[in-house]
Order: sequence, then C-alpha cells, then structure tokens
Amino acid sequence: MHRPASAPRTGRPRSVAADAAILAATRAALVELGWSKLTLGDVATRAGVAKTTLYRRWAGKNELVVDAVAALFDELELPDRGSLAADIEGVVLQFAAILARPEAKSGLMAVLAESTRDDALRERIRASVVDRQKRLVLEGRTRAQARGELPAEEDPGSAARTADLIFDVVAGAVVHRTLVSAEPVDLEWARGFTRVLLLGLAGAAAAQNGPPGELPG
Amino acid sequence: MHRPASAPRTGRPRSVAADAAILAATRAALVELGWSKLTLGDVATRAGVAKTTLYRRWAGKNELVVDAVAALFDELELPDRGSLAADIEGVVLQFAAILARPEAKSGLMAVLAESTRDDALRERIRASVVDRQKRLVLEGRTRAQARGELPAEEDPGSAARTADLIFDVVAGAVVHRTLVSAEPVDLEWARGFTRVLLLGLAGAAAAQNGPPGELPG
DNA sequence: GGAGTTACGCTACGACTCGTAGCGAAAGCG
DNA sequence: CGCTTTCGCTACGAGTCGTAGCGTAACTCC
Repeated sequence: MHRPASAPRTGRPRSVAADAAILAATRAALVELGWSKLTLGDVATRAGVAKTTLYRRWAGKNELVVDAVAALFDELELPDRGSLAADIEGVVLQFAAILARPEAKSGLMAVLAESTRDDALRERIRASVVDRQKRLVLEGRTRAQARGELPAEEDPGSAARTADLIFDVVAGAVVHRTLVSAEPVDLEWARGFTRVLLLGLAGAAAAQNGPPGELPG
Repeated sequence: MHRPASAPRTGRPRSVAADAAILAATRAALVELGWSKLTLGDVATRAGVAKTTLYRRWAGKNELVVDAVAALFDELELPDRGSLAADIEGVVLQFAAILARPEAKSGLMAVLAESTRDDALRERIRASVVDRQKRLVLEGRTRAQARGELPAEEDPGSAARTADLIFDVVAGAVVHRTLVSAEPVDLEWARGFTRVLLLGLAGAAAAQNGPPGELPG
C-alpha cells in the first residue's frame, strides 16, 4: 500500500505487527470518537507505538483511515447462489453489513469528503476500496451471461457504461439507505431493490436488442 | 433554523445581514479549503464579523456547514416536463448540478459522516436537506398517477416503502456517480439511468397488480 | 563479528485552532 | 430615557499538529 516495490534490502525492517496494531487502533478510535475527534497521537497510544512511527508510514489522518477502513472490505466476495437475483441480493447484504459498522460509516464517508479536494487520496480510495466492489459487478455479469440470464454484450463501450451504471446504482442505493436514510438494509429491502434493478436491466436489454425505442432521444 | 419560535421581542435584534454573510463565507471557505481545513475563525474574518458572534448562533462547525450547504438546495424544484421520464431526468440533472459544486461535495459528505455519531446533526440534515429532495419523489409520483403513467397505490405501507426505495436509488446513484466514481452526470447518463429505473418500476408494478410472481420469496 | 543502514521510542518544540470569558459600545423597545 | 440583547474586540488555557533531535534496537552485507 504505502510501501511500493522499492523496499530497501538493508537496515532494520518495519514491524508488520505495528502496522496491524495501528490499523486496529484506528478502527477502534473511529468507533469511539468518530473521524473528526480522532487524533494521531491517540491512535499511537492505543497501538502502543510512538507518534513518530505513525508519521513515518502514513502522510496523515486521511491515508491512515483509508487503509484502516479498506481492510473491512477484504471479506467482500461473490459466492455463487445459483441465479443473478440471488447473487445481487447476496452482495447487497454483504456490502450493507460492512457499511453498518460504525467505523466504516464515519471513516469511509469522511475520507470520501476529503477526497473531493485531494486527487491522490481519491485514487487511493479507488484502488483499495472501490475497485474491489466494482469487480463484483463484473463477475456477476459474467456469471449471469454464462447462465444465459443476460445476453452477451456486443459493443464493449456500451457494456462498460452499463456496468458503471449498475455499480453506481447498487453501491449508491445501499450507501444512501444506510447513511442518509439511516434505515437498515434488511432482506426485505434487498429483495425489493434487486427486483426493481433486474426488471430495469431486463427491459433495457430487451429494448436495446429488440424492437423499438419508446424513449426517443 | 437555529432560532426557533421564541424570538425575544426586546433588545438589539440579530443582524440578518450577518447571517447571510456568514453562510456565504462558509461556502467560500469550503471551496478554498475543504471541510477539514475550514476554521471558524477564518469564516468569521471572511464574513466581517467577530468569532464570538459566530459561536452565539451556531453550536459548531457541523451545524454551520449544514445550514450553509442547505441553502444550495433551495433551488431544487420539479418543473412539469410532461412525462414521468422527463421529470425524473430533470430532477436528476438538477440534483447533479448542485452536487457538482465543490462546496456541496465536501461540505455535505463531511457532515453526513459526522452525523453517523450525532443524532441531532442527522435530524438537522434530514429536515433541511434530505426532506426537500424526498418531497420531489412524492410529487413526481402524484403527477405520474394523475397522468396515468403509474397505477394508484392501494396499500399505503407498500407505497411508502416504494417511495423510500426510489428515493434511495435516485439520490444514491447520483451521489455515488458524482462523488465516488467522480464522473459527470451528463444527459446521456441521466437518460440511461432513468430508463433502467422506469422499466424496473413498471415491471415491479405489473408483477404486483398483474399476474404471476416469477421471483418467489 | 564488525560496519553500515534503517526503524524505533522518547522528548521537546513552535505554530495553530479551539471554545469561552470579560469588557464597553451599539441598536432596538416601552 | 432605562432595559435588554447583540456586537466587536481582546485575551486566555487547553489541546493538537507535524517535525527535529537523540540514543538504541534490529537486520544485512562483507
């Protein structure tokens, strides 16, 4: 992450245990204090390391929180549940379960807010959090096409745009439901959402490959 | 907002001009500095008021930013464009135009992150920002029902859940597209999104009132 | 095993922001 | 004119920031 490929082959190596302790302490501090009241000095104390050690590895609070939160998304995967609808439901519920954690809510939203003014931070979030979610959309589509539930795409550009749209709709709806509406993403909601999404995609695909356009440009 | 109904009838009245100047200065500071580097002392200087005046009116940075950002959403409305699809497209583009402003991006997301640990703040955001958006969904549905584009709802509980779902999908997708994906919500995207949403809703409504359930519970 | 290199814990520091208190002056109301 | 509230201003202790300097610990290469 913050240590590219150019690791020096000499000298005392950085403690990997300290890395884990710092990230865990960051998540604990996020739960107790939230993002704005989290201080790096406090995190260092919780992790049992010196404050200077923390500054040697991360540029600031934002980068640290991104790495701490990104670890939460490691468990995201796409188990094969047999149908596209079931797969989407599963991903929605998994994603919602992660977002329901207080450290994910406050931490992720805060760094997203900061990323609007920091391109490097946005790229860091994209690489360590967003892309991992987006991959699930692409995998799900591939599986659905193999099952025959979705037609094979012809135009790659259009396929990419559709995947982007689906990603924004799924992730955006879950995030908005959890954070803004502050209502739980339970099984009932996930089913209703999945049904609307699938019917919309099926209709759009039919209108694309099939006959007329009732929605002219 | 921060001055309920119990305005004292005596004494020197609060300067309404100062209120406007403070909120404008807050937005300007959000653009230049972002949320994390915004200080109340700086805002006071920009607005030409004393720092103590600021603290007399707002409890802290969060409340101030909420009010400053909420003013951006005053222009949100639902012009009658003749069809449900055109209405949705219009609202999506309006909402996206507001969210594209840097002060809205950084300010709104930051206070949403803070609101996960502050119920009073969440309520303030709901009252001054979210409810105004949600009203557009309800108005749009009423209009569409009057046009005959949507069937009249029977079960009020189900109707409310559907409206909540639509709201989370629309607002969530636009926010996610703008903030996380960092791609523009242009006319092409709005059209594609609206088509998927409408087809999904039409399919769900048909499955509800009409024949069978191909998606069993 | 010694030399070289890097990471570590610790302390201390100036700069900055926070939120509040106290003061005298200003602006309304009866 | 008295009463009340707000205003601008100054000052303050408390807390955080990010960095520098130092001696020590850990690891690699010769």
